Amino acid sequence: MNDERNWKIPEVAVSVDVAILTVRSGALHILLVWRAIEPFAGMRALPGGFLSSVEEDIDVSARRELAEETGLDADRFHLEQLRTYGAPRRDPRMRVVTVCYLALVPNLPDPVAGGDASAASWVPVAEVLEGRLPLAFDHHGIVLDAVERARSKIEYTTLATAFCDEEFTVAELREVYEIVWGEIIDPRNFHRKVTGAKDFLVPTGRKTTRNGGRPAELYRRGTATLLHPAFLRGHQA
Amino acid sequence: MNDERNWKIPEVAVSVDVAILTVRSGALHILLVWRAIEPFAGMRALPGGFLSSVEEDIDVSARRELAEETGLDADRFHLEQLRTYGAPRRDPRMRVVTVCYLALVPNLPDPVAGGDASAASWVPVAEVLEGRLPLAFDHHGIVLDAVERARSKIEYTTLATAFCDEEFTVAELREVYEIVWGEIIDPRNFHRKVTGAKDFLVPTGRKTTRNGGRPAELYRRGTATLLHPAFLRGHQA
DNA sequence: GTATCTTCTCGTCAAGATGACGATTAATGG
DNA sequence: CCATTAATCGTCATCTTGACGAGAAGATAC
Repeated sequence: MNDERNWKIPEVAVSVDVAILTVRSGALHILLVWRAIEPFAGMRALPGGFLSSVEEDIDVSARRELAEETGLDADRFHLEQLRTYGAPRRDPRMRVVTVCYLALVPNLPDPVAGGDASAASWVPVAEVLEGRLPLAFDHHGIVLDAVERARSKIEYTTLATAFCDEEFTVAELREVYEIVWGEIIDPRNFHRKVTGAKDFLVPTGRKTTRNGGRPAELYRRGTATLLHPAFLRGHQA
Repeated sequence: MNDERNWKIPEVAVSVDVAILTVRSGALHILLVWRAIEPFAGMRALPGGFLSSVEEDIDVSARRELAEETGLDADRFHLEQLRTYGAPRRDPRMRVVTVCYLALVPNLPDPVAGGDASAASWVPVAEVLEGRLPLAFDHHGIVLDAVERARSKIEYTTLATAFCDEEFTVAELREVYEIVWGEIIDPRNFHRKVTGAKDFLVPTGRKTTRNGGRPAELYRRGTATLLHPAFLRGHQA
């Protein structure tokens, strides 16, 4: 209720942060930057920044941030809005409302050099989740939300393939699920499930032995985006 | 990349809008206000407004908006963040980033008189979805998102009860599903499913005949928030 | 070359969930 | 008292799941 006489529309700073998740070295990782300046200088934080201009679209801003940090053509990567965080004192300098995004990317060639002044590196999310690595601002809570979103999203969508390369085996996809969920999955039931799901996987006809053992069929993503029926993790009781 | 010399952090207006959904008269309804002022004066829009001050928390702002519009103690109602909309020209006056929330409320006593200058009223969402009722700004798309969120959310959570009164029958809950999904559901299978789901419904021991026929057991919400297993609508193929 | 190890893939079986639908129960209105 | 209505219970075939056996097809060791 803006009934005061000389009330003016409050203007605040809007930033965009991106939680970029990947699977590498057998663990879920997140891309974090080192903060070069105050506040929280020297601490790690999510990559992000203020809108570059008052004209910039927030989705464009997020995509730009993702491209800068991965150093790659970010159009191929999955990017979705996660949530907006706007508690009054989350930034000590001024009121900042931050729109956060979640990106799921495959194991990229190398830990990329930060496009920004400060360096970026992949960090196992366990470091953050278990509180061993404090983050700037309210980024700790954001990472929690991001990981939980990723965990639940691969239950009912085909997004787990976003963590895989172009071509992958059923076992590699299963490893993604195991790592993201932190659960072991029966290889035979998993194989039956994913190969049975319509339009989830497209066989290439080629095989690979890169994981040892009997040669495995190589697949690429199908056109399906939703999994029917869903693939539920061990009950969240 | 803010490498310009005299670059300043852009500040923009932040607003909070709320899509308040309810089930009444056999249809899903949304609370809309009439805009009294330009832009879009005379058109209908989602209730909402700018942050009341540069200090106000966005969640608090949404809760306040909900309370004003429903005229009731809004603490009992389900309120969750939906998404943030920040396209550059979504408001012709200036750059406005709006954080939208979704509220699910029971059939309230009466179409409430708007707390604000303009009047509020319940409108069948079909009017909006089918394009018969144009809305201000990008609110049409927001309503689409809100309805889809509600539809999918009652699949795997117990939130359908948020549309019911304190005490309700299985048939009343089934009607909620039927109306929100726009599908008819077998009463016998539905009954088996919801009464079998652990901690979903708590029997009160009392019965009612308000829907005619054989007296139905009255239930209230249980403590469960997630439905296991989920209750899926007819395949979204 | 053969044994062994590894991993992939196919199969089986019991338990649980689902969808279709018959039948009974307990109210109400003539 | 009978027809109507809606709530509840039960049955059955089908599908999905989880647990696990077993064979297939490669690499490696000897």
